[in-house]
Amino acid sequence: MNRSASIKDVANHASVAVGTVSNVLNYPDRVSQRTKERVLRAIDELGFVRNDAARQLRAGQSRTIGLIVLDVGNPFFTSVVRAAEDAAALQGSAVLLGDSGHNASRESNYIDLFQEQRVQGLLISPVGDITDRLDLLRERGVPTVLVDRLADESKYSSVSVDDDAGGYLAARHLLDTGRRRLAFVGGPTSIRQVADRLQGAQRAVKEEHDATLEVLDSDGQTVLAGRSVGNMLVERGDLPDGIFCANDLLALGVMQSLTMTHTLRIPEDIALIGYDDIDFAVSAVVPLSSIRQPTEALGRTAIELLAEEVESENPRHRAVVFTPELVVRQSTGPAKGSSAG
Amino acid sequence: MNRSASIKDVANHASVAVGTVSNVLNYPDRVSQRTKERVLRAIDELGFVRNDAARQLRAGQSRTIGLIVLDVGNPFFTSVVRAAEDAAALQGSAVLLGDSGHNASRESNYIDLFQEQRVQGLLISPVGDITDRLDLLRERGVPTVLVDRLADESKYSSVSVDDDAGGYLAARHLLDTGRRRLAFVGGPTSIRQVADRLQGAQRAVKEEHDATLEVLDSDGQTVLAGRSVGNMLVERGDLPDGIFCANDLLALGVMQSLTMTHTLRIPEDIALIGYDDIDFAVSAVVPLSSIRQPTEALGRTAIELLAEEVESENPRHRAVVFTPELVVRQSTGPAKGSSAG
DNA sequence: TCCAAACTTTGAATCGTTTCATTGTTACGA
DNA sequence: TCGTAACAATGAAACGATTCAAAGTTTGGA
Repeated sequence: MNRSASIKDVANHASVAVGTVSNVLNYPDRVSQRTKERVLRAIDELGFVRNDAARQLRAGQSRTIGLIVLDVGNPFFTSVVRAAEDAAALQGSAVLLGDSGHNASRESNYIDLFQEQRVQGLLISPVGDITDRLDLLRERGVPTVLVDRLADESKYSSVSVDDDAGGYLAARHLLDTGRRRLAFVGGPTSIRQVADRLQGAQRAVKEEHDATLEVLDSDGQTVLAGRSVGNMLVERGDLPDGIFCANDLLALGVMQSLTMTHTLRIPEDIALIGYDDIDFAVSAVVPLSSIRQPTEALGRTAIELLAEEVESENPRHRAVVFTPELVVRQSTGPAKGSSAG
Repeated sequence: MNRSASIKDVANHASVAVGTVSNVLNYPDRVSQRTKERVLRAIDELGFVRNDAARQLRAGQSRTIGLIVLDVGNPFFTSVVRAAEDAAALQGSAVLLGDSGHNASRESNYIDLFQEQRVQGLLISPVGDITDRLDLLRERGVPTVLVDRLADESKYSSVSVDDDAGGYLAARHLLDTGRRRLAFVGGPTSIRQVADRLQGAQRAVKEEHDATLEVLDSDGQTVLAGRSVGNMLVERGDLPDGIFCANDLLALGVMQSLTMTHTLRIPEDIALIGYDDIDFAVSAVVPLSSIRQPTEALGRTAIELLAEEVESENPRHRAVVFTPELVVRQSTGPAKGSSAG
């Protein structure tokens, strides 16, 4: 079994022309029942498997779509990837997945690889500002859709989530359940996502004349960073009655430090809400309210937008922005003072 | 820019033969400096990108390796994947990643796809028993290495982790730190990993005449399942002094329920150890001791074993088994009664 | 029985790259 | 000046699938 069987081998074995074998595979209706059976038997006996390289060479285009994400380990992206794969499968394409790991050179390698593979198009959640590189791709006829980033609609399509709206939702929910002294916990506001969520929260707070929002900087976006902020709050006293964390990990850290005091209670004394709705949110000591991002819709829509670009010669680009969703759990239940209904 | 530039276009533009352009790309030493510069300029001006399909067609083999995992979202596999990608990059190959999501038909689709792509070989963490399918692949000349599963060495190479040894390590550590009434918490022992870990723990306990091991069945491998078991223990009383959970999620659940009593302390009253060393282990309320699996070595070795199979005509298969590693954190610190040194 | 239409089958041309035998060029010692 | 070795460049053939115009076969109505 040195070299795998080709369509020619199948043709010889079934005593037909190569074109007929090809027709059996691609246009079975054009072939008579008798011939079809003979060819299929030959395929089976030789263990023939189509050579995609030859197929693609002839076709001039592959049936694959490149997808480059920042971190496959991140549940947000895992979910986007899965939705994209499913949507692509529906239209008969396969997804080649690349994990840049926030690393520009890995990202660049994947772009090169995918370009050599002549992918139909590229979905990318870029590491930094790579508009130059993307412009080049566009010139070369590789349609690109930005994922989790808002794009200039004149040049690219994109799918993203409205973080400002998410921040608003979270803060509005704390206000609606009677909290007035709010705090926002988040890493450096140089991160766009963090800044937007904060901005949305501030917008909600401004709607209430008697509400305040304190901003607490965290050192990163981890459980430990959240715990530090929580410890700091407990030590200094003068506690807020509602805390909005820029992600769930931070919220879980804050939760740990507050509950460790054994005197503060969530949600009675302090309400807590996170962002992302990770798997752990539901199984925290006090199940954590959170903001869920529509990851499935992101992945699916990205594929659909790409399909539009592939099909039309001169497509109108679209920037689709999704609105996140509030998930209420125990951590933002009724406050101490509120009536039990 | 209808169709991207081919090597022929480059040759015309630089006024050389196509073979020369190919040489510039593949054997730069064979080409004179002057010509090389001219060709490179042409490549740049036309934005030429190699067509990998044509390359592959001619070469008869691709430079890609297929990797199919059960769940990319699982940190264990994420880490294996990353290590495999890096190891593959070192030898000039790229990894095509497929996520079967524990679904046999998705798995099968990926095998088909990778076969059509003529991957050099396949790394797979199979959903069920697919020896038939793999035997076929072997006949067709697609070398395969099993990942996270012990293989029949006469037929396949494999990389896996010794779960029995891991279970032994965990229980031995509890015994070494003075615990004697141990409990094992784990899902159905029909899962091979769970059964092996339990078996290893039992082996350790048998080494001590005065130690006992109680087996507590959990309903799944989640935080909530762990919490149920913990609650059950607290209610019934008669607590063990050391608990070994079949994975970290279970351990975190047990930890939640025990610490919620506000009277039991970890590790003073009960020591707790998990398995997998997930990111959350270190940031639990009480940092969790655990058993770490050598995921990087798994991924790297899988690629190396595959390379052996690809290179030699008639390779000897090898089943490489790694031993996991004990990670001691606060949750198995000194017991209440023990001297402080 | 004949003819046209409908249906099948054929096989050469094509895609873009690499390979390699062949041809062309240069350098240098005799 | 000539011959030869070393070096450069050439371009046809090959990889395996698809396409499509052309040739071959069947069907059924007149």
